[in-house]
Amino acid sequence: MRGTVRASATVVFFTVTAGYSCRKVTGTSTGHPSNYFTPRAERTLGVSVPGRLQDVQLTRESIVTAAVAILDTYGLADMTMRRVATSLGVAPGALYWHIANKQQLIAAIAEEILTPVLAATAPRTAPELAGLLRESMLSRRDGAELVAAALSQPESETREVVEKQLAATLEGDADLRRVGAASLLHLVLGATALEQARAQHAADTGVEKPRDASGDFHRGVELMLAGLDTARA
Amino acid sequence: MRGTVRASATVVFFTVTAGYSCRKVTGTSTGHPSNYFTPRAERTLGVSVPGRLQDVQLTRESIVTAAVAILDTYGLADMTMRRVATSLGVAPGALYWHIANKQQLIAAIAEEILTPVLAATAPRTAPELAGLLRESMLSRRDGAELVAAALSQPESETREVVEKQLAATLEGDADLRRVGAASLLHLVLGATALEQARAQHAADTGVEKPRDASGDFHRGVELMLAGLDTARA
DNA sequence: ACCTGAACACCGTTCAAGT
DNA sequence: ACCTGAACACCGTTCAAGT
Repeated sequence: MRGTVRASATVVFFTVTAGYSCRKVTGTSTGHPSNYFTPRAERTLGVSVPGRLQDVQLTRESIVTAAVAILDTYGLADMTMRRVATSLGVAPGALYWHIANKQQLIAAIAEEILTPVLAATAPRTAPELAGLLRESMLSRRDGAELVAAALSQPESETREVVEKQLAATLEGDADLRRVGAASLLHLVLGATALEQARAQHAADTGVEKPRDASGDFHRGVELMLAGLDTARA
Repeated sequence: MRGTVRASATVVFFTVTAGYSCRKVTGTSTGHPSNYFTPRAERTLGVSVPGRLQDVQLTRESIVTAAVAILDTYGLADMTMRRVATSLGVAPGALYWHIANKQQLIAAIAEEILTPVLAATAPRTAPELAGLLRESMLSRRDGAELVAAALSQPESETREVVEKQLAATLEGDADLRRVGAASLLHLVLGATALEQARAQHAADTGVEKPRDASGDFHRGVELMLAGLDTARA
């Protein structure tokens, strides 16, 4: 079979309805009706399935990239280890050679989402940093929920870095900056999570009036900052 | 079979290890080794299984009560529809006669958790109300995560009530009170969720230094309130 | 009206065995 | 070293059929 079979891909369309329930509609493009390849055969033969990486060595990085693609396309509920594996053309168990578990994958994705914030070029004022945090999360489907889940993991390195960045934008003694940074992070996480849930619900149902969340967000941040100012005086 | 069989319960112990993996160790208490009753038979016969409600009509209320019990004992990850059904001695499908889906169950539990806050006797100052919100969530295992998930549902009535209560404790014009209440809620939700995750991780691993989260929490709330004060001036 | 039985379409994770 | 196949122990939800 090796090297002789030539491509005739079976394309699978996913139609996500709501939450967990999702129906699969399988359609065969052309030719031989049932033409199966094992994941490994697909990769080594280079059978072209859209959105599937070929021939590349499975790495932690490629897993994260594939997971982010699924996140954006289908949402967090459908970002399953099995789906990620399928999109990479490997068996589910293969992922576990590169990452310990799903929690770790979520942590890695959160880091990916927050790279603009974690970069050296991140802004140096609190409102700008808070805004960038929010925008990074909003830039991906269910980004706020995912980042909140990741930073809730008590050993989250990313949370520590973000809090340190926030603290660096503040004035006052170390203790006040620490409490201020934590409070700002909590505010940003909570506000953005609720905002994104509302926005996605509005996009799904159609009939909603999406009040300007950006304005309210920045006003909330400014209130916190004003409080910090009075605490310093 | 009805009314003639007499009790000899098969007790099932659940040993939760971590996250999803949980092993069941089944032990027969006495007598006939394999003595099965259908859930309905167990209820009508009154076979005594610890923690299982007997003979009571299945209602939305009894479902919520059972779910809260499982939440406290095993945590949110193990609070499954199937587990709730089993604890009530009914088939999983029976729950769906009384509640539409799991999201609605979570919303109902959040309401239950927040009753002290939603009651008429709820405190009338912002710091007290924020403190009560936090304590209500901390009073149940994974309470903050569950309430955050419930209040993130865009149609959450409970969130509206809570925001209204918070707004009523504030001074200034309606718009400022609205933004202030939302910001306070976001802060409380974010802060308590991270605090509880840390606390439970510390309880699980043992070797952790749990800094005084209560103090930091109230300082964060006070910062927000101070900002609100300056915005009014 | 209320519930069971059984199914449908999935999950995360593990691990002996292959290459 | 890296991956497959197959299993283990589950999920949420639906729905014809029973009482």
